[in-house]
Amino acid sequence: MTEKHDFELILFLPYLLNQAAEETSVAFQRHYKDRYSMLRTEWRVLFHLGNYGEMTAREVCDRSKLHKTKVSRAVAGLEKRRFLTREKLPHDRRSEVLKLSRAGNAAYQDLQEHARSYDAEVTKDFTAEEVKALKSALRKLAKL
Amino acid sequence: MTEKHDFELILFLPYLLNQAAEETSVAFQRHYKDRYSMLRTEWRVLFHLGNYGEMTAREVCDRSKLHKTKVSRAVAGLEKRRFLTREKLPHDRRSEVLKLSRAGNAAYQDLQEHARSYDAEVTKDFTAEEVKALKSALRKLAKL
DNA sequence: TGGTAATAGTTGAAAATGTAACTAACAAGG
DNA sequence: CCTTGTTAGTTACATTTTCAACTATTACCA
Repeated sequence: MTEKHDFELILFLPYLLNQAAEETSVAFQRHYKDRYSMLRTEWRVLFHLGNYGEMTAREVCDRSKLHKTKVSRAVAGLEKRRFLTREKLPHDRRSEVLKLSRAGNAAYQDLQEHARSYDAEVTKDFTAEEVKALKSALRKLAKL
Repeated sequence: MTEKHDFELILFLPYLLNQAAEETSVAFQRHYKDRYSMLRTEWRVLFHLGNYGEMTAREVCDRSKLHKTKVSRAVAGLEKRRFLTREKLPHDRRSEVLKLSRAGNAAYQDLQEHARSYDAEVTKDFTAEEVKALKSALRKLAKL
């Protein structure tokens, strides 16, 4: 196994981002997967609704940058398990407002707390300034 | 749509990492997908072989942290399109060394250059120090 | 030796994703 | 009104991914 060093893979930003995302996401899966048997997309939709309040699927798409079919299926899944309800808008019956149910809110509160402490754990080896700089850079890269 | 601010989703590191990874990966897909009709996993395996030299599938798994079934299928795909060859090891006939073919090396050289310039483009709004700090933090998070 | 465990890699079925085509409702200009 | 275009959301189908079981080979050790 010879080392060539044309361009270190380990210096390629998209690669690094993917590896870091994967590494940090897998451990957190346990929280929403084991306890609520949610998928990643479902958890994301739930978090958006819990974090930003009720909104339509379209708004979830815009905010999360998830594709509408993914959102559609996640919403269907969350609805089936009674984590949210939908309600057609009277003035535009194409779209429906999504609201978390009591159970949905409970799950959100629980997961949100886990997210908070998990975030702290993941960043425990960094200084506050480093974390701030890192997140700021990521927001810029993610165009958020 | 009311704002609650329990814990801003946008401050959750795994979320930020995923968004940034997605945003920067999609644009790069064009290079390997359009020109060589490679999948993401195939491109990764190719890059590992090109970057670090020949190795077995097991080593690719270890380095890339990709699951062995993914690697197995990526290798099969790359082999079918003659980007690499395999050779059983004489002393352990379970494993085989993977080597890039001439075409595989050519593809790697081409993509590696694109990666280099794409990386520069993605980071163009950051200072050299910021990029260095960012990549260092990501390596730490990714446990690389 | 021989028997059990471990490892490299493959395969098949089920789940998830991506793409495109679809339905239903609204909008706007003639 | 009515035609054409747009938007919200769903569905169908093909492609990928995941998970578990499988084969083949090597390692360990009584």
